[in-house]
Amino acid sequence: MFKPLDPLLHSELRLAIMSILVSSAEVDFRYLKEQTNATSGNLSVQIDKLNAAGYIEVTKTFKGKMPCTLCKITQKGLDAFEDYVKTLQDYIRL
Amino acid sequence: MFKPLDPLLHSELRLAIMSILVSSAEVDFRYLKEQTNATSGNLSVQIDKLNAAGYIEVTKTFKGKMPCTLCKITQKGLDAFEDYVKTLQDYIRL
DNA sequence: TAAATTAGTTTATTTTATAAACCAAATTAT
DNA sequence: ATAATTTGGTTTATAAAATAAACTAATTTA
Repeated sequence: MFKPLDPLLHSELRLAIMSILVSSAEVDFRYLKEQTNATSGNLSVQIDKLNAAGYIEVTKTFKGKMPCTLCKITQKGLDAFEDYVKTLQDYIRL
Repeated sequence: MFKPLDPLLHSELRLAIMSILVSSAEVDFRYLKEQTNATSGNLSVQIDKLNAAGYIEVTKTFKGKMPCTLCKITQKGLDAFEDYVKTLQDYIRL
């Protein structure tokens, strides 16, 4: 009945990050911070976890002289997100 | 964009419990344990939290000679669940 | 050139979930 | 009859997670 929910995605901030990434080609740290209202520390940690899991790809570049961390969802991340949503349906169907 | 998710509901086991309760008049501890595959300890703790929040009502009775803990969703719990689902939609809409 | 801002990372703290240990009564087996 | 097991839990301890606080390094602004 209730399949387990991917713990990597069942987290408010990581889910918000992934939600943004599924519908954007590539976004930077700053943008994610704005959109999620997360603290830099929290965002940094959660990005690392998603990256370590292979759900996103992180590229460190420079935008002018300022460092710029770019995030992009991977196919694995996309699949995981879709699975998570499907699984979640069983929990929230009224 | 991303409203906060009620932390009381954004928990795998508590969400499963609530999911069962929204579509049942009243269920007992045993049934919840079966359906969720949770350990007794975890279930007990999470039921307490939902009860403390006023999301469910817990009645301790006896079924024959054996103790029987009945759980029933409250109006407050129902509202919270619906709100949670609405909020979640913004996170998972592909 | 001193202060403040940007773009983060690292570490510490708090919170949460989960598991392990326990308890009392009931049932089953010897 | 009584010892072992099961049922239906609770309480306490541990593991994991989220979050916040502190810090770094470079940059821009006053």
